[in-house]
Amino acid sequence: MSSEIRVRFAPSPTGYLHIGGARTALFNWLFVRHHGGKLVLRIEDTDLKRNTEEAAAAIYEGLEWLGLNWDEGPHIGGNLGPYFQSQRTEIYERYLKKLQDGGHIFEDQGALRFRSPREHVVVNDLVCGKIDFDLTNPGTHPDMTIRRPDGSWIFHFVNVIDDIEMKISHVIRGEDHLSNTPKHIEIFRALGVSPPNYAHIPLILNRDGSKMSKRDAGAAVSTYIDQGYAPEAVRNYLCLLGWSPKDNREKIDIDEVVKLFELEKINRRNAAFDLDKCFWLNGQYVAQMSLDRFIELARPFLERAKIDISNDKYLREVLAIVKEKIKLFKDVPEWTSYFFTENYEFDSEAVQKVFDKSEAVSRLKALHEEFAKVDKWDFQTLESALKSLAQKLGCKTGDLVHPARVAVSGRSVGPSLYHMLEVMGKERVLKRFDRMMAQLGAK
RNA sequence: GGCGCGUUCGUCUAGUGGUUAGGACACGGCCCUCUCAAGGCCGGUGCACGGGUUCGACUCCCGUACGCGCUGCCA
Repeated sequence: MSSEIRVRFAPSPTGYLHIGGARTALFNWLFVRHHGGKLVLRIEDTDLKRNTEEAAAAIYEGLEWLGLNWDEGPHIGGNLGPYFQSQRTEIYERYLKKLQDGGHIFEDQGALRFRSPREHVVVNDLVCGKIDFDLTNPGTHPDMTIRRPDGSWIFHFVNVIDDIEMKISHVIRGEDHLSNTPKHIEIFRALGVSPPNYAHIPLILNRDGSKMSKRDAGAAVSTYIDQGYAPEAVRNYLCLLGWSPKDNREKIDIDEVVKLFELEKINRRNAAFDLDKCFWLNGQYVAQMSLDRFIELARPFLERAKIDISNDKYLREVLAIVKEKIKLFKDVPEWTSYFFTENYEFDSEAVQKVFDKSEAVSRLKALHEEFAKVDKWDFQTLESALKSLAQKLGCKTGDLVHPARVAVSGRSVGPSLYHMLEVMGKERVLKRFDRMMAQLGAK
């Protein structure tokens, strides 16, 4: 038997990728990238016969988004396929025959059961340590069913057979399988195969300690994709659930995690998913990522919002000044739309608040005259022009900034005014000032 | 009920017999400031409980409580 390290992520195609499943996949991925070896993706679709491909698509999408590439499985192929359990019936038949020949199987009302040897089974888990399970009492540990009367297979059996056939060396899975493990080991032994190494990782729960189900906020990886999280941030956050670099680092490069990752250092305690912290970490990533990466992640959201971003240079300039304000990429259109159209909306509350002061319009007018004289249209010049005008008028800087901001963007919040003005350009800015004044005068 | 796993701030964690129990998120206050953020500074909150072992326990052992998991012809 080869000593190659082979692990697998074996999700059931439920139509979405659970955050806990993603973390399991991540730990498998980290383990195999750390040691060198192969990650197999296997779809466990024994029970759900309907549209597996469609339901599995969400899993592929989630894994790919997180950058968790697999070495064998759907889309990739491999020598030990097929990688869908629904297509492996002959293999299961063959192993069933072996067990039957060995006298390990009996029939019960049409279903087939595996006869337990009734012994103690010691699981030597890489995370949880040595655990002794007493399976001698049939009352508490009944013989497990491995095939239903209709011929369909039960998880425990096919899972083991596939791990044998796919030469899996380490089974890294959720702790919910820990109590199943001695039963699995019984099948390995009945087949004369030595069981793989096991590592049961703690579960991810809600903040209140309850189990995370599909409907809970943040349970599905797709929500992070839709909301515009940076995949590297979510992946980083997931690394920190049950594992730690032990040096107080929170933001840590994935290459570094690969280098440091060891199963033995994983916690045994279930972790609560803290969406606030995930959000914060995402903010760290967004703030520190390159402008190119930022544009790459922002682009699909802008396109979806049908914002005209055909001018590449302008897009780049706009995103450069907005970048520091963005937490989630889904917010990019909201923060930038007025840069790209003269048809931007005016927040009536902002207009009312800012232009409530009778001097506001005249100040805007004075600022217009001042800016019209500016030749060197950059943020430094604009800032000093505005500030010296404020001094001349005897008002606060903000008394000029706020009207200008509303005029030029329609709202009271946004990036640094001077940078906005620089990016928009003199002509556009003065035109917007004009329109604002006209609008207010007409009313 | 039985079996298994777990228990350090609200949350994620560092800690492996002697620490003022450290960091991060969240929270409160202050500073900065053209808005919103960001950033900086300060602050409070924690070793589930009870027994041991030991000169000394967050750290080791036992028990209790609580949580989670398994106990399916779900995966």
